[in-house]
Amino acid sequence: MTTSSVQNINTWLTQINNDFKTAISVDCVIFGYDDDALKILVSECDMPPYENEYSLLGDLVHPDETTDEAAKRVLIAKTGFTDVFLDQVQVFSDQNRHPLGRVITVAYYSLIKIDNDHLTHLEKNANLQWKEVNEINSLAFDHFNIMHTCLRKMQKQIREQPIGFNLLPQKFSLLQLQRLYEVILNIELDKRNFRRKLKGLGILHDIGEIQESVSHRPARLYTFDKSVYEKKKNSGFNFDL
Amino acid sequence: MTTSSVQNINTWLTQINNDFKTAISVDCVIFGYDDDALKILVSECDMPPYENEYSLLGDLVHPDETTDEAAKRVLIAKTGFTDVFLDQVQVFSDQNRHPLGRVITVAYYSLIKIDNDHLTHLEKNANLQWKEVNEINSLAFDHFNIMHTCLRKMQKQIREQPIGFNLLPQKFSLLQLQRLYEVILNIELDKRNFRRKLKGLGILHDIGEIQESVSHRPARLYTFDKSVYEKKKNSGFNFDL
DNA sequence: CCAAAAGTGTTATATTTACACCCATGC
DNA sequence: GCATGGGTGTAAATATAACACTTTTGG
Repeated sequence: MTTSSVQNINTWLTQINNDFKTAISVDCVIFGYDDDALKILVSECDMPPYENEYSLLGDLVHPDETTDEAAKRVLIAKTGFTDVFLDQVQVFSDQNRHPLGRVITVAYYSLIKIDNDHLTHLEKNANLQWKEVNEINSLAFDHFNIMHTCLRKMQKQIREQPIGFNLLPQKFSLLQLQRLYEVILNIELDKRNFRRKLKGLGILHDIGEIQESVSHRPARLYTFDKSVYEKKKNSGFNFDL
Repeated sequence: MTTSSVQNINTWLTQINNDFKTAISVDCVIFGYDDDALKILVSECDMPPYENEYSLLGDLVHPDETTDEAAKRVLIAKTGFTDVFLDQVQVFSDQNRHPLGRVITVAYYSLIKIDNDHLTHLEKNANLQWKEVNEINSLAFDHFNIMHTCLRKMQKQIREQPIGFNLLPQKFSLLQLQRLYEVILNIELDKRNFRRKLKGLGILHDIGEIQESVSHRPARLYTFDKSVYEKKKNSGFNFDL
């Protein structure tokens, strides 16, 4: 906001009261990964004319919170998780994007682990569902567009930052990690090259455990070593897949 | 916005009218490049308590425009340029970021060529000035923070997309281009390697002209060939400096 | 013993880096 | 003739890409 568009403070305040019947919301594209598929958490929509569609999870931004805080609040309320990866993506402000009036929304994406605790929690919110991204053809409002914008940003970021681990169990095998990248980026990776590269980064910790009760040779399990990553990052190291 | 946070349509409308005395603005970090320095266009601020500071260029978002349109409008109004590179960066929504009330702002950065036509235009807006980014220690509101966020994003993008040309004259020498990257990224580049790489991309067009009235061997002049770039991009080519 | 995934090295190719000298122009 | 930037090539090091077989477990 510059002063040059404003004659004086009073004009300015009047302008706010007259012009702005605009609401601000946040919408979250919550990505999860399960069964070798990328999914998002959606809600049944009951607002006309979108009664048969699903929508993203969102809410109005409260007067006492930032948009980041609002997005975090939505995430905690819907998933029960307090420590989630959240990234602000873009504002969507088409005048007619919402049937009830002007609602400018700030889109976020987040990455969470789908596990049984979540399923239990979600059962309480009967209208929430995980949907495979690939199987979604439309969503309420402009949410399909928002989803794709967030998906593209996530696909870019997952190659530049070690955020993919947020989608996996804490302990994971190298093949699990490889499949994650293959599914999300829709590419094929060479097993040996992938392993050499990831191990070479030095941010994976071999915890000395192996898979249990799998009907094949059990894989070693790793964790993402965040503290090593932070240290390396500060010394000019770049994660780059 | 999801329906799950809303009881019914009427509640929702009430909520908007009651809760939202929030204004939405856009703020533009307008980058220019001149005299081997990166500059931004700022305005003298006359709003207390920031009377002695400079501020970014911005305005309230009008009811009939998107935030992108508002940012474009600000740019045209202030610089006179209609065809400018504009990129949405991030929302800033701290409750106390603006002294007059809650103003949520969407930050944009843009890249423009500083030339004499501009200087003329700017003289009409006597309170506008180009300031070297490196010499700015503070700005009104949270604009210093916004500037740095936009600068970081621009530094990242200029390596990934051929947008640096927006800051140069249409015809430029390879050394001009190299200096641009060196100044913006605060790095040193090897002349021979830089030339090989840029020429190898195939997006520079040698127009067969050379510099005039320079007191050294005149350099060949190039233009950025946008149509070739678009063609290559669609075939999976990535600009990457 | 079969199915299924784990795990492992080498070679060829492409990319990146480092580096030093002569050239053309204006003054 | 001198100051200033323009312009050029090669070799070494590094990173990437392609590729196939043996191992371990459960059933």
